[in-house]
Amino acid sequence: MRFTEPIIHIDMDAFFVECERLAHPELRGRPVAVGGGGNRGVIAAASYEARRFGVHSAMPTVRARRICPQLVLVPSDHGRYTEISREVFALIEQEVPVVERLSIDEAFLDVSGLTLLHPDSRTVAEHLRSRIREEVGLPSSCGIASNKFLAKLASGKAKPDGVFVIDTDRQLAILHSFDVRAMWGVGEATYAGLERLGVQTIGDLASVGERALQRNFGTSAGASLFRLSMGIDDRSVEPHGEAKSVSNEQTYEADLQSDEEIRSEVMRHADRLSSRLRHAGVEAKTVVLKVRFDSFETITRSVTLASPTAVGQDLMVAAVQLLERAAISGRRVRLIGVAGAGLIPNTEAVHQLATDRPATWDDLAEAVGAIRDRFGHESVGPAVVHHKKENPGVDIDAV
DNA sequence: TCTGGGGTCCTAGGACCC
DNA sequence: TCTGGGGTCCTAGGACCC
Repeated sequence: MRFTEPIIHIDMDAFFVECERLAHPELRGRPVAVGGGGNRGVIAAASYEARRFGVHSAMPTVRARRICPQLVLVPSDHGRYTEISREVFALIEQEVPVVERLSIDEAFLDVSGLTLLHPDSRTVAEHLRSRIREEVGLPSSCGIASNKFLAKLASGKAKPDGVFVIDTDRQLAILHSFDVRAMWGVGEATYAGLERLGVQTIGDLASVGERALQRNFGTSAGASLFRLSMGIDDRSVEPHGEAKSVSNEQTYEADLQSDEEIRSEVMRHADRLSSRLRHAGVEAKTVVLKVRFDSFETITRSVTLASPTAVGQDLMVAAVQLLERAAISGRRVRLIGVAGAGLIPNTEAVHQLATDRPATWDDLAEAVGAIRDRFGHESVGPAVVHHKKENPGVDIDAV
């Protein structure tokens, strides 16, 4: 037996807002938004009460306040949301073996292995939703379909606090009725192009045809748009690997102008990057400097180092050299960012595993424990991934 | 309405090597 | 002296997502 719709997309409703309501129940029922204040802040999440006024994420806070004067604005507490997210995912992973995290508050689930435990995917989704509500205290929604693309589309329809199933035998008709802007991957630029072709619904998109889409959006993107418009998506649900980059950036309340100030901000960001890299147990091979000017023009300059590092001094030297290379003297700067990319596991942590070469599960558990003690929990993942490549024989996931 | 901060993925040109 | 094609890495920018 096999579920006809084995993919679930689960998405927390107004996640940041609901996290705040856990700690502050008096916020329930009111128009609430989490986001940055000041004159350059934007909304990160809006409650459904606030959305009724037109408030939505990415909207400048100044504007949100204007269209909704009674809006309660709460500053973002990302650390807290990350903790709650861990609780939610721990619960999901107790129930479902194949989970692909998409972000702090959503995931794809492949429930095709659960046919002996549940009659259908809807039952799995309802079970998860009620556990999350009862044990964590948060509302969530689920979209269910035959593939990832359709499941994600369905969860948008399910919100808030609901389930929406796209039945496989009617999926093309349902899909073709959706607005093309609901498609994952269709943003502002693509939509502008589609509008020129007279495309409003996904049905319109399909009728444009593959050739014309490829002419307008490139061979690869065009082909992909067409396949999705036909409901075809064969991507599997893949549990994620390690992060590929870490970045720190900041938009300033007022533009920076002096070379001195800009340089010192670049160094501060490089230093913060260093601490985040070390905490994650990784080193960066590439350092990226990002500068946004008052015109909103954004440039990046990057350099690949001779050897990867997480040392603050090294990162600062590299970032300041990039700043000099960018030659931005005299321009007004609204944002500065420093990122590390090409991440590899901390060599010390890896060295420990590689030299220990644990042959049994007990040895391995001991080595992992030692790394956790020395480098913190986050170091274990990268080190284990590396070790896996070196020692394919050991079933490390069982530890 | 002037547009955050954290990410991922794609493209395209050039360097370099075989 | 001129010239091929493929593969990989690096850099810069851009689209997109939450």
